[in-house]
Amino acid sequence: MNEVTEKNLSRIQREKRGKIQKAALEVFSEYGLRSATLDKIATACGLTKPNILYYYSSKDQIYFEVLNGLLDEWVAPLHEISKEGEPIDELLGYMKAKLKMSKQKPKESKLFANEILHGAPLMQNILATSLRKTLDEKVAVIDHWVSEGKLANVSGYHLFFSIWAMTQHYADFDVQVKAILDKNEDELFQDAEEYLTNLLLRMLSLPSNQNHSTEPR
Amino acid sequence: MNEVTEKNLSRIQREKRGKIQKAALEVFSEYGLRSATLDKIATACGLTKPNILYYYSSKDQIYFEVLNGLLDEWVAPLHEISKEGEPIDELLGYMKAKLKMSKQKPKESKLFANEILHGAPLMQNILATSLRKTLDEKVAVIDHWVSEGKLANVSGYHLFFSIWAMTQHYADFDVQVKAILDKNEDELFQDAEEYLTNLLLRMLSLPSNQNHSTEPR
DNA sequence: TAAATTTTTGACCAAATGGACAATTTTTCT
DNA sequence: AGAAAAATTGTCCATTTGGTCAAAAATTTA
Repeated sequence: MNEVTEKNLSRIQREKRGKIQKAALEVFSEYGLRSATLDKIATACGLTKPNILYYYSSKDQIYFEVLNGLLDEWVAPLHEISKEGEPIDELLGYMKAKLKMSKQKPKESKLFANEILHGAPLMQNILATSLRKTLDEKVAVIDHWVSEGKLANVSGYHLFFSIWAMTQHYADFDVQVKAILDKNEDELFQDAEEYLTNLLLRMLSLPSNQNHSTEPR
Repeated sequence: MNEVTEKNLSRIQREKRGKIQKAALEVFSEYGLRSATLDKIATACGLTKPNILYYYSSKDQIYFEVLNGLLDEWVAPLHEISKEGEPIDELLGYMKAKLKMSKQKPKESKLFANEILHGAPLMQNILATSLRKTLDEKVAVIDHWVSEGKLANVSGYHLFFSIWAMTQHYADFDVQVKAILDKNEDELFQDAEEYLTNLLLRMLSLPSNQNHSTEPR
């Protein structure tokens, strides 16, 4: 019975914390840390303000938990890049994974964008250690590919910057994109993927070498 | 003497309003509209809070003025793209102008980024009319170049999105960039320009046509 | 079922903040 | 110089908001 009790309690806790985090993501991504209010989060998840503070000790802590809870998921696609794979396919796959996240998780994207835009007070440390380390490794892989003649000579760091920038643009600045293009979201992301695929192919292919495994146009 | 009087009064007004706007840009770009306080702006420009409200009727109005005051300057490089110029040079020039703005006006870049990131409540209208119209025209120019065989076949809209994204990335997400790269700003932007020049050259050049007027590597 | 524990909430508080305003100081005009 | 206009400021206020707390309600345990 102890198990069941614990389970029930845990379930309630997990349910409520989950609700709160989900609502917090909505509110924080729309307003940013400071402009978001506990009342907005409370309304969004159907709990009262003191009840939220029963589960989390402060607004800042909720923000921190949400951000941290998403971090691993956010960096995950980077780990998928395999030294053993075909270089251009690996990098195209990475771009597509990031673009997919922009389409399916725009709130998360905006949350991170806002955090970094304002100096990343909670993440600077992680950026300079964990992310940097991972990226260094992947850039080393790219350098290796370049030295092996499997990839055009590009700066790995700037390549990643540009992939991040271009894919996240469709989520973070969606208002601007949609103010300019009338397409629906499916069309938009379809076009973006085509465009970015073409861009990377041209950027990464060796001048005299077009043996990459993508469908012809 | 009336002229002189008017001039003096105007000068004071202009000086103070200038000071306020400059300070407001700093504070708003760092904190965003909501998190910025009049006290912070007051401290930043050495005036008292009521004195600021003597020149501007509200915090929102200061924000609006700053944003609007920068708009024309921000879109200006787009107008420089000339139908008569050499296509690739024109577009490389545009990229370089935008990158230069990221280097020299990161605060302005962040201000716009933050505004758009949060739904562009004050600019949506302008985006959907003025900016859209200008961009439509420039995309028409690109389409024209493409149809004339002077440029590789690319989507003009997505080309502009990617130029915006990649150049502004170095300003808006500078914290992240600097957490990953140790280079000083001059080096960083020098490398970025090289990388982006190469990217655009590969992206825009026709397969069998490399007669663009850039120095060889 | 009754005690113990957990969860929920209404009422409240203190700090922060945008803004008002009358009084004072400074500048301009005649 | 003296009046008029413009600029500046100290003081004050109302609202918002993060957070507290004790009491009540619900749930679990024995």
